[in-house]
Amino acid sequence: MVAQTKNRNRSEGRRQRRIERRKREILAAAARVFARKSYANTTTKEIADEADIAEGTLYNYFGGKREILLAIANESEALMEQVLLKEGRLEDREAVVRLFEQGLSLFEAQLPFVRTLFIEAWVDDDIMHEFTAAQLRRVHRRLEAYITEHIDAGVLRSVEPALCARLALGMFGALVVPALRGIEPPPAPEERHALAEAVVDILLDGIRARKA
Amino acid sequence: MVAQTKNRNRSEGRRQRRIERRKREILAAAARVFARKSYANTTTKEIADEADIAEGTLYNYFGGKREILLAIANESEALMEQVLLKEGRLEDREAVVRLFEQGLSLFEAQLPFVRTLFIEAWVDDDIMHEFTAAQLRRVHRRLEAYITEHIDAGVLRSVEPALCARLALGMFGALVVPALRGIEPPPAPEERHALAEAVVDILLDGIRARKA
Amino acid sequence: MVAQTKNRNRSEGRRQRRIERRKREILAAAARVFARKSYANTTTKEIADEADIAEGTLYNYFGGKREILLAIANESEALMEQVLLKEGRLEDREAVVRLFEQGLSLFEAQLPFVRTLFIEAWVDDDIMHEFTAAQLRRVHRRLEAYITEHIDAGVLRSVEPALCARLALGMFGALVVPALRGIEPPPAPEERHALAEAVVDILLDGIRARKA
Amino acid sequence: MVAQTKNRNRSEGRRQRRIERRKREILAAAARVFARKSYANTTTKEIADEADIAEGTLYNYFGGKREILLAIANESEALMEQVLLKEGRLEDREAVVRLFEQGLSLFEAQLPFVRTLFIEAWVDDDIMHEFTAAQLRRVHRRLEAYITEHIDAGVLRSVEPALCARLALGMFGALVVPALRGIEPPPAPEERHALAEAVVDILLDGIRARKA
DNA sequence: AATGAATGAGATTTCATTCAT
DNA sequence: CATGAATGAAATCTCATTCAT
Repeated sequence: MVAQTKNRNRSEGRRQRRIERRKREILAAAARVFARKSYANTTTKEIADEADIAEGTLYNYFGGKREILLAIANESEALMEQVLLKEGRLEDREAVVRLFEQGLSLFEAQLPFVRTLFIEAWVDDDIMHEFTAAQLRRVHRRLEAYITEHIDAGVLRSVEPALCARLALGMFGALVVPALRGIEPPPAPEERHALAEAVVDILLDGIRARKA
Repeated sequence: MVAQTKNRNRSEGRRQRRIERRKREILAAAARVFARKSYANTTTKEIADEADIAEGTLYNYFGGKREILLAIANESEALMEQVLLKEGRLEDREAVVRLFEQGLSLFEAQLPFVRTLFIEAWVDDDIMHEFTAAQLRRVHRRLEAYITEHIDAGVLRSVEPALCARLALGMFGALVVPALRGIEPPPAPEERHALAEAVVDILLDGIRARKA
Repeated sequence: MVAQTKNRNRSEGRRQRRIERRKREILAAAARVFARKSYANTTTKEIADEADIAEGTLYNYFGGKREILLAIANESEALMEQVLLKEGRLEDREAVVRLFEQGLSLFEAQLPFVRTLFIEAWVDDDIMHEFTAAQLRRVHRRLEAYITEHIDAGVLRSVEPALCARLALGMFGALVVPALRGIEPPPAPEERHALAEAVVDILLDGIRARKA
Repeated sequence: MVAQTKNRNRSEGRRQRRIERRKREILAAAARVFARKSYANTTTKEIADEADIAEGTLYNYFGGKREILLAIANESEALMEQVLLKEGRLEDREAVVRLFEQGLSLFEAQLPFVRTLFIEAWVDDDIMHEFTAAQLRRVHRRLEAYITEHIDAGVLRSVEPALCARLALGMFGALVVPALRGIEPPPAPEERHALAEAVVDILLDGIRARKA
């Protein structure tokens, strides 16, 4: 009996892992297609073809097309989570640079997922409010906190922190949007650090020449 | 005979104008719906209802749903055109501020058109390449020219002009995206100038405090 | 203006009537197919073919397959209503005979509708509770009232009125079920009166008090 | 060799019995689900779950969903058979009462089987003609014979035997249909005898000849 | 021109059956 | 034998477009 139970548990575990693996395969395939054609313009047939399974098989793993989209959104959220956790509170300039850099690297690594999330956020209120907006707010809040603290410390001049945080996000957006849209390759890994440095430089110091 | 021809011409002109007017009504109605629900999620019935005409009537003015979208894209392009023509080459800081300001005012005045254009640009390659990207490139080129000139003149420090132009666009985007997405009202007219000033300030001088 | 409004009203009325007529055609067609094959075994394609229209056209008139079924149920209910209204309270033996007879004639005239209703009542709880059961209860109540009154008057012997009413319904069922099921033609019009008489005879003589 | 054959036979018998037992379990499970949801609205998954086996296992015991239904019909037929055999020819009033009573008890004992058979008989011509109609005809014939004989003997007045038999079946139906439909519990065992007596009383007194 | 009913291609989803493990 | 994932045929429903009035 003990042995049987063990076997059962073991094979049950294997089964769970197989199902999880398959779900991830389908999600990745769906994200690739959604990233190319958007959710609304993608058929379940196309998802199935990309995942190299029959159309009906999708429904053994997900309740429907929309559920696949939401699973992708959850996945993306989890990925962003990691970036934010890694950096914690923004202590100094280098931390801001690292946040930028890791953001860039996340976008490259998970392009289809992130791209799907952003495309749909334009159109789908659930995605926007439950996922994208929440993520953006979290980054925004950290940037704002950083700016406020450093104004108080006299390191930064007296600007509106909320506006600055928003502009910083806009600058980051400027770097990734063309890649998200698929009209430019994402910044190469070896460029990422220099890029992040340059952006933070401009944010902090502007582009005006200094008098000697 | 001459009189008849004149009459013919006159009524012919009236007819043309009536058709033009009607087309514009339909476009405006369609843009409102597309801005709310995106092209793919909008039915021709909804467009017809918003324009207060029958579904079939749409096809007397446009070849089909897609053609309506392309006409909206053309319209948006013409609107942006005006902004760019008004400002011409960017001579000095004030010109940049005015460009920002007029951009903000265009976005507010033509929200449904611009919003439609941006939503679809994420998904529709024709829209992206023929319209949105072209517009962005034109603004980008002017900003880049401005920066290059002022670096050469020693007014700006030696930064990468293309990157800066892109970041400037990103900052502008940061201001309008929430309104485009419909989660924030667009900046109020009386705020626009101060906002443009603040952004150009930060772009030029950064946010770091200066030593006395 | 007045003339236009009148025209509008007139053509609007025509339109409404055309829509009503078409809805009824579709309902009749659907009832015929449902009566043959049951709701669950009937495809929307089959309904459309029977009504000689395209599949999509169904959806211009009804929200979906289920809505068609419910419309049939409503229709049947209205038909039964008429029978019950015509007879009112059961005063005497002849009234009971007439109720039976009119019931038989309704079943023949509206066979597909009634048959659909009865078939689905076996399986569909909404149909059962909202329509069929309600109708049956109404007939049951009248029969019960009749029996109770006549027991009190000493004309019938002291039986359980609820049981008798139920048995009366069962006897009626015995007459129509084979026709409902489609394995026998419904009783011919000229037989109906004699049949009703015979059944009421058996029922009443069975429960009538005997002379000492 | 002989021993082996014997062993073979013995284990072969065990195997056969195991298969038979399993088949019956599956049939009972299927009948329960069919009785709740009807054949067409039941999935093979639901049958398998109710029988606590995997979906594929069904196909080791039955050729398919339809074959399960037909097996249930056969089973029901066999059950009715027993009732009819037990009573044999209807000799007297008590025999009729016993037939009613045993019918009621069969319906209660085998509700899912009988209910499935009756639901499907409305819709499925095979079931109707091969099973249900055949059973009903057999009961009908016995009742008719009983009536004819007793008319000839002067015990019953001169009614149409076929009609009376049909009405008797209808009265029986009135007692069991609500339970078959699942909207009333079946008559309690201790009520069954009184119920059968009451019904036969009403039936017989109705058609019994009067003393002059 | 304007109308809106009719159309049918195509999308999503369900589920009986098969088959590799 | 038992399992349950994979399959794909078939069902329901949507909607851009056409066309008779």
